[in-house]
Amino acid sequence: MNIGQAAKLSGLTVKTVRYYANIGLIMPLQDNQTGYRSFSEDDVAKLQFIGKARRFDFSINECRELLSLYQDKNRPSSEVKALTLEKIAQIDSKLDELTRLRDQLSHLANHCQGDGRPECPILDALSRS
Amino acid sequence: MNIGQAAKLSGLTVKTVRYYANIGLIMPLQDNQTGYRSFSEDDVAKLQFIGKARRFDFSINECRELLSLYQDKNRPSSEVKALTLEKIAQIDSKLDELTRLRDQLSHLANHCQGDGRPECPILDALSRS
DNA sequence: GCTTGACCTTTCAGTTAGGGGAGAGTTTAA
DNA sequence: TTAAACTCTCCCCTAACTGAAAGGTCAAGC
Repeated sequence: MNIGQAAKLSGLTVKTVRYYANIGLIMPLQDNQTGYRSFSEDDVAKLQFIGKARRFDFSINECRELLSLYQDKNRPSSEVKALTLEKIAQIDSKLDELTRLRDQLSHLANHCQGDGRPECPILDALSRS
Repeated sequence: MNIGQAAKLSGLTVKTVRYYANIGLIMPLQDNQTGYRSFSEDDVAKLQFIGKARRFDFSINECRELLSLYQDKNRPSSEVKALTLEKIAQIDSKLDELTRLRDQLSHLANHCQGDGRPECPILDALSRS
């Protein structure tokens, strides 16, 4: 099938599919005459796999690793689990950071009158050395 | 003072300060002869202000807004508060998203043996249509 | 057989917020 | 005087695409 069909079936945009093909994440056949790419059912399955992994916040390179594990029928599940636990740790770290940020901003906003007067503890905090 | 001194006093890198000057976030004097930028105490104060706002996750454009409010001695604090509340809402939204992601990945990891065998519910979940 | 429109191709540029480094000019201290 | 340290501009690089431009391909309809 052509790229439009593959994109539709995988829920990705044509642009994204082309990008994945360009960086070698998938390798559809390509007609020498027309340049048209030709996608198999298997290519579509990989695209769907990548789409889900991306929604789970895995990077393109992590997707590449997961994809090679996905294709290796003898892979040890420990490798996949390790990647996943690492990703969870990354997310936890980001959650901590954002929570601290949120609390600080919230504290500042709570102390700002938010009226027509110029006094503003938020700007004060930003300008305090 | 020169850019190195301004960078040191503001806790930013020279590259970052130069970037901020290039995009007009700050406007140090510049010697026509040598091209050297000359920073005032006020420029340094602004750099420190921007540095803090960036650490609070405000984007460069949000910093630009905050900076113009910071310089406007008649600004209503309501404007600053609105920007801050909007930023808090953005962070909350990101927190929700990451928390959902974390829970889903955690659920998958909990059900994966993580041993030498190839069976892996994580990959199964990624490849299920 | 021709045209139209949908689809496909490559390539370039832009996005965020700078980082790295080259090559050249400037300043300062020994 | 010279060497080190500092500064300048310019260009490429990052992640993961998106948009636009300019052109080739294909199927349907007349």
